[in-house]
Amino acid sequence: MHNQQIAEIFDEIADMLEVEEGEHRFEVLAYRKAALSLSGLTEDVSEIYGRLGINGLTEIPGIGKGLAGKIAEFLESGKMSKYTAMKRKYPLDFKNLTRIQGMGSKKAYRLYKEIGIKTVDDLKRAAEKHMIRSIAGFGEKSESDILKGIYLLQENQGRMPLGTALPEAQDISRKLADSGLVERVEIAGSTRRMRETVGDIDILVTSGSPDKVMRFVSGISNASGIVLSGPTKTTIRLKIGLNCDIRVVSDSSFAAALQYFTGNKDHNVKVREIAIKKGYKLNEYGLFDSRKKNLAGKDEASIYRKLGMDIMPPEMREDRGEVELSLRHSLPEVISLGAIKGDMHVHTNHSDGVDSIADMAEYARREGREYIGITDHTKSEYIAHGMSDMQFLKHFSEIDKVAKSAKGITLLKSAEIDILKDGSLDLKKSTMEMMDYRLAAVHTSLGMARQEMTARVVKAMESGYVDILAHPTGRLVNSRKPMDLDLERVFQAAEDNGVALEIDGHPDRLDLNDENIMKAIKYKVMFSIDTDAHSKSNLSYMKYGVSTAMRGWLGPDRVINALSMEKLMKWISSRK
DNA sequence: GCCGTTTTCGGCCCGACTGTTTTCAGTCG
Repeated sequence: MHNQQIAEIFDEIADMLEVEEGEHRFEVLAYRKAALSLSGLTEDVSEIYGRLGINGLTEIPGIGKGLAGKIAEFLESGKMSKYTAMKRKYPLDFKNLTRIQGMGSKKAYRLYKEIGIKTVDDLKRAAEKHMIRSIAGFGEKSESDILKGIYLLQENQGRMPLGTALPEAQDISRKLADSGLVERVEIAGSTRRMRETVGDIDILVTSGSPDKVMRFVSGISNASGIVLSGPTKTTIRLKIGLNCDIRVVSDSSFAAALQYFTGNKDHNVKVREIAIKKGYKLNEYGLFDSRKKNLAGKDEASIYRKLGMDIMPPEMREDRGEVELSLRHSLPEVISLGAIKGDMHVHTNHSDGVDSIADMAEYARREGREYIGITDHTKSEYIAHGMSDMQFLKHFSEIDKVAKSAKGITLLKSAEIDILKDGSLDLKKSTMEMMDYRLAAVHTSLGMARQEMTARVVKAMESGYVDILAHPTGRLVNSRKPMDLDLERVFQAAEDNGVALEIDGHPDRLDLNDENIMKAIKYKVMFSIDTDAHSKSNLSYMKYGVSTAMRGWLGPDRVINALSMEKLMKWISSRK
């Protein structure tokens, strides 16, 4: 991928322009915007350039003639002359230096000019030797902040999985609500957008006594320290290793603040530009007309409405085209948690789950499910106590027994069948034919080469014994890369063989992820949004799966477990 | 350097907080 590489170069050019003599303010902005745009691109620029040339590049938002030329130069020669030239004048590691909290390009450059600091290591040594405090504009505090920032960076690379961040955010929200100090509490930011990882938690509250709220959160048990604290905003360091911003806003500003702190940066910039065109000003305090009257109502919808837009769920506010569609009133309908009727991927204590079939059924019913499929592991997964064909026979009669006494929920017989190395399935056909449907997945030899791995998965899908392909890429959020698969071929095979693709809602998996869902949607395939629950409490993971589907703009008509039991059975039998 | 249903020139999001200051530049989201 060249996108990230070029994005980083553009970002560094922006850093260098920022410290240049004279004002390059808007040029800086243009480079930053272009960098962001490139890193968010799903297709590699070299493919775009190869297919459409320079004109193709200028189609990318934020890329005009000038930057398109620079990208082309880099793709052709591996170099970018402007960057090389500037780098000679500014031979410091802006990229890593500016990752330190509180360190921007200007401070970094001053430190370079004054005492020759080029890298994070240089900076660390200088700070430890107390060489920073004597430089004009810096003091003891900034010196210790720099060290703190470096330690923080080294101990906590990257972002926190949503599965950790969301429960923490909900816990803090609950404590705020119970404190009696606030009227409204809402989680905002990437947590509200349900991004798979979260950089920091944002919480908004309204309160008659902001100072008390600030004191309350400073002493909250989740915190390990206070990063900053003002009259309306406090940032605490959480013990789980994440920062959390708590902001107090007035009731009349709440809707605007929620809108402002929910959308990603690009989404917000676009929405504010629309406001400007209409002669309004949109900020976190409201939507103001030329006479400074606040037009924002009680909720976010009123703001979007005033701008001539339809509101979209937070999950979609990523500037992936939703702003334009919203203006044309043609946003697609996306799946919602309320539309989910069943759960096709559930484990019990018959393999590696911890709860009984009966307990899982009862809790699924409480979660609002009308049916669940019991999908315990097959024999190759011996660590997960996978069952043999023989054991499955007994297992099925056990399911039937529980199904008879279970009230308000239907139980389906299935299994999470291992796709073996050669693409064959881990159970006899006669066993698989006893099931209501079949879910299959790769669990072993994840390092296989692309061609082999693709052939393996496609062969399984062509067997006629796979209804759902579970966690198709095998990735684990923040800990395991996806398998090397030709996904386009897998999606095509899913279309050709009528196999549904799973959106595994387990927060460690979220597989398919939002971007892959967007790609898969282009094929005539169905999806199954599941929890992959291994315990009763895991059955609530459906919200993660649904939000991931929403982020991928998946419609309810493409989701098999949004079908009624009757229609689901029809779908299964239609593909036999 | 980008961009366009009021523009091909003249705009470009904007406010909170901090440290080191004697009124503000830098950073962040």
